Amino acid sequence: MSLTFRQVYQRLLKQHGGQKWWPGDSPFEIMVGAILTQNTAWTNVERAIANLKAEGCLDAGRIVSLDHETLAGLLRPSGYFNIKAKRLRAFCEWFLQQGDEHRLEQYETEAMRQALLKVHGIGPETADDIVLYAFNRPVFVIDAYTRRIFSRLGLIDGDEKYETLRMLFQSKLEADADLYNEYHALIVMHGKAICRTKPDCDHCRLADQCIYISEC
DNA sequence: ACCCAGGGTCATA
DNA sequence: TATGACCATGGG
Repeated sequence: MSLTFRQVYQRLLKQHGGQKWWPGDSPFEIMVGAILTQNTAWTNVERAIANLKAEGCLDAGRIVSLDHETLAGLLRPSGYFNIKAKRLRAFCEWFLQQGDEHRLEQYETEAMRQALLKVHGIGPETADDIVLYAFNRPVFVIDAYTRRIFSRLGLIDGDEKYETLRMLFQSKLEADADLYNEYHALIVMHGKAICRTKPDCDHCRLADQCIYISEC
């Protein structure tokens, strides 16, 4: 008998404790972080955000006013800095066009997802990071760790389309933004703790973390 | 020296 | 639709 999606959550929570995501002091900082962390270690993102803060540029209007070289320079520690400068600018231009955050708050959840997905450089995971963590809407975020962990648990194949997996998770769990928030954060924490390959290596057997989540 | 990280876009078949 | 190349810094 395999684990239910809720049982996996309970085991992750017991093993790792509450993660209290997203790291960041404001919704806008969360949105910026969501873009900068694409395929990038969070520690590098923190440096780029610190650069923006130090220049007083953690602000859509300020970011748009910077020339490409300056913005890319501030983003440099987060990697892919030329691409991310363009993506962050495109996002900020969209953000400013929406009026203030109060106006964004009025989007229905699915309409907000679709609007974000039209912004150049924002794909499904980044959009859902923003919708869930900056706007507290019940959208389940799927990432590479989700695929790795749940395929090893035998609960998914792992190569399903993004939307297929999002719908699967949301059908197995009640629509609760706090639950989705904590669950995805735990998946990332667990994903970092297990091996990328060799799920049966000695270290992992001892740690009981690669295929199995430790017993309650 | 090598592998990879809290993805997404674009070109090609 | 479905692969593959590309982007780039910093830590293990």
